Amino acid sequence: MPRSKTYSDDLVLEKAMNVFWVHGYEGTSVRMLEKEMGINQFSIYSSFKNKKNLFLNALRKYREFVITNRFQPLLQEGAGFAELEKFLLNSVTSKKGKEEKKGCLVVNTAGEMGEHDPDIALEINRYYDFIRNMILKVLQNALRKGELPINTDIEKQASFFLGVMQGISVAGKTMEKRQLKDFIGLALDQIR
Amino acid sequence: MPRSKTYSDDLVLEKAMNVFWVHGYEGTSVRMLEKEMGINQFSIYSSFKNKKNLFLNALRKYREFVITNRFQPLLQEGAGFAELEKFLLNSVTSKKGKEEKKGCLVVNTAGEMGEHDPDIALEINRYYDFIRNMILKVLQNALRKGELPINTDIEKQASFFLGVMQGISVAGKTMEKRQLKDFIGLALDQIR
DNA sequence: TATTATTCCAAGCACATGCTTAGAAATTGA
DNA sequence: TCAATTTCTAAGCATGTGCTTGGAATAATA
Repeated sequence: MPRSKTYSDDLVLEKAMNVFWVHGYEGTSVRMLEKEMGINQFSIYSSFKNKKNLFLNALRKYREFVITNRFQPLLQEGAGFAELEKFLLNSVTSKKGKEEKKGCLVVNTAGEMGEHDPDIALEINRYYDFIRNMILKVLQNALRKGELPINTDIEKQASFFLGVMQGISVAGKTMEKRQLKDFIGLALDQIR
Repeated sequence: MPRSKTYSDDLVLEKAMNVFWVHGYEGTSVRMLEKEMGINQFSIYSSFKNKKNLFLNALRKYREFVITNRFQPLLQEGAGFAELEKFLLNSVTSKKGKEEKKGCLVVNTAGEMGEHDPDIALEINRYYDFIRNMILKVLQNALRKGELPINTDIEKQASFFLGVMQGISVAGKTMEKRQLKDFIGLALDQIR
């Protein structure tokens, strides 16, 4: 009997994610959201409860988004050092010209909301736990394949890799391309 | 003839800096500022023009603050690798217990304001230019002292060091202490 | 001590914020 | 076709925002 929705929750959520990505949490108003999502405030609130909850959903969506768009090669069966290398180098080449330097939504959020909000802090931790596990698996593969010294401490290297990733998220905004490349190059030398 | 100020511009600016440091630019209201600075809105606007200009001054103040409080050892005459090492390790040990993980104001700002505001982007660049120059000098010293391989590319190493610093600013919020230490340890190995 | 320049205070301005609500529009199943 | 149930629209609510203003309080000068 009921009337059916004219929009997809998942689709408008992705649009919301992009707004938050560009403007941050506080910098994004509900008016901006309703414009970009293409639905009314009422619909936003009935679908996502409130602004913060919408943002939490956007953060989860971002994790999915990043996994399918950037981490895919690292999740393949035989992924090893070559894939790690490509992944880091992609961080610099994917910054094509006019596209805005949005950086990483999670890093931006960690900076903006810090530890102020426990729900968001939790989501940030989930994000990095996931990435860390993925890195660990790839490093294990690389070790097995003999691409790394036998006595390599995988856990330490994972921390290093993660730290470098986070550094790149900031450096992508503040460094010139040449310097960013050098940073990544030396980081890769360290792992190998 | 005129009545004299009852507050010091420099002193209230430092207080403003701390508020921005904790809550970010958008997250800080003028009402919060007048409370923490201990002066009226009128005085804020007559001394600093407007909120954004106050923030720009706070960013500059932050640079001074960081230089005198954290970079001091690196600016000394004979500073070499040992000082670089201590500096990075300080980033983790200075995170004492209850003190909030505020991270780096400049990194937080880069995340929040990104490239949206050109004036602020300029100030961010100034900050990192300063740090990069300082790192370069110390690396040069270290090279001269024979603490680094003779063929070391100082410029590349400076980019690496800066990238690691930025990584630490994020990792300090998202990693456990042990992992952060490992990250720094391997980064230092790379430089040496 | 009277004058004068300036600081301070409180109130208020116009607008933006997150969120709610009442009623019209619409689409499903009977 | 009609009733039921949900979605959509637009207006509005209380509060917060950055910023301004008019007048009282103040202190240095003459």
